[in-house]
Amino acid sequence: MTDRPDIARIAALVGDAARANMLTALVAGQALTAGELAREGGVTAQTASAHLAKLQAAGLVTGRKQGRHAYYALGGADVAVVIAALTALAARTGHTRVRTGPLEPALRQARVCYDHLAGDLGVALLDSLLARGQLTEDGGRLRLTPAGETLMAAIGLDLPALARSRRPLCKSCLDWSVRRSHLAGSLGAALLARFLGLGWAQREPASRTVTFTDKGRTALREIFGVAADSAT
Amino acid sequence: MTDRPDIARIAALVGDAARANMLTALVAGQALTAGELAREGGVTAQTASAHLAKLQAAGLVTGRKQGRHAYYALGGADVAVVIAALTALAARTGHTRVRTGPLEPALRQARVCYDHLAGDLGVALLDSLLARGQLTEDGGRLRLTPAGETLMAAIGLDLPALARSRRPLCKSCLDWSVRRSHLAGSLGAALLARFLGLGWAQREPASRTVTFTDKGRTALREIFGVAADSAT
DNA sequence: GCTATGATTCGGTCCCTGACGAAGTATGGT
DNA sequence: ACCATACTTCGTCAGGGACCGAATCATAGC
Repeated sequence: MTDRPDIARIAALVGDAARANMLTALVAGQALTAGELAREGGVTAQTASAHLAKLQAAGLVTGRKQGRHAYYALGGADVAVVIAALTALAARTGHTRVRTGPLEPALRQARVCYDHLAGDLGVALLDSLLARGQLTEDGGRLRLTPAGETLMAAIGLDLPALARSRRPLCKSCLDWSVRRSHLAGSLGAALLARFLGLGWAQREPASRTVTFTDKGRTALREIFGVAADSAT
Repeated sequence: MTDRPDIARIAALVGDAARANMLTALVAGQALTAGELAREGGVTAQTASAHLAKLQAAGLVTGRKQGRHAYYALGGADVAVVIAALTALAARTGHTRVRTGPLEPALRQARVCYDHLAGDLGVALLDSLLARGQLTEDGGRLRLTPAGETLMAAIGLDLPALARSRRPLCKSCLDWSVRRSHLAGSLGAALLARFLGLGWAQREPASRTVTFTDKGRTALREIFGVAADSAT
């Protein structure tokens, strides 16, 4: 429906083993002849010729004829960028076995749910806020008590700014792993942002996992009364 | 020959139109349900399920089931890098009928890209950081200057904590609407989180649109020298 | 001219993969 | 307990693309 750049067409070109081998051989920058590229790709000269014609038509390689040789080179630096990015991704997914998320303990303990903290820690945090009377459940709706407001202000949250948001301040969000609620809403988002900003926690680059630092663990325990190291 | 990273296998996965559309839809960072992805890919639910199973097996996406919905998200930042590189290449080689037009103007101005700020504002922010010497481009790689470090510390970012992350601090990310770079990396993510935490901006609940408050606009103008209200 | 070598074109075969229909499974709502 | 919704699995079909054998074209050297 949308006229987006046709990345599938290009990716499909790279998605053939013979062509991919040719392209990786060309990343070095040196122009190679059709015969050499056929050897690199592990195919006969005829099929290599067909492959190179397609690559050239798509602009991935440039060809020039010199004598009875046909030299091919990469079509540009951006092609090399694509190959490099693919190589990096292949290396990561190839070496670290595919571990589907839901059972990974770190992910289960603390992760990002949209923009707030979820997982065992998120559930424990909401529990503690309720148990200490900093948050109350008011007819199925969460509300911050005066005690909770001072607590949030103490750790540097600008509550008036959050209250101005059209988004509800407190919301409970059901956790998919624990089947219990954790804190969402603008307050939940601000809390996670604050945790990250204070260096108490950091997001893992590849996943939604949130790992807490030692400083963060002690802070959670002392300020919120949440034990961050216990499993389950 | 098989000892090398198998880039062809991954590229072949991206090389299908339906899968490519799904992946580009996921680059925004928000997890989508299998049904939504089926619509994005222009295929029925069954085929989409098969596609998603393959993508998950390869580590390109991660899936989690919540209730009767199956949410899928991008498998990692490196996947987004591959898609971005392919998009840029497709744009250059002219294999595109790119229309930046029909985007919602608010979405075009500021939106979330993975976990950092994109759109016109994101591009303007990176431009300003570079122009003011707070960020330098060091051989294609972005680096924070001492002036930039004091600036970031001034608005409350914990740079040592960010530096401890395995994720690169500064990275440029190609904007798919504007076709220019904005700031990514852990610094880009921290900046967006800080903007949200300070009440300078807020995420729209349903989309990836980011709306800046009046306070945020003046702050952007005074601190970063970015005019937040001008269109282009 | 002739020949050897490299590159391309043509024709045909075969396998792989994506597509959907239909049925099965799981969850939520009433 | 019932039905609706969302997703997945199974079976099958059709299209596309990669592959090679053989022939053709182009160039360099004699």
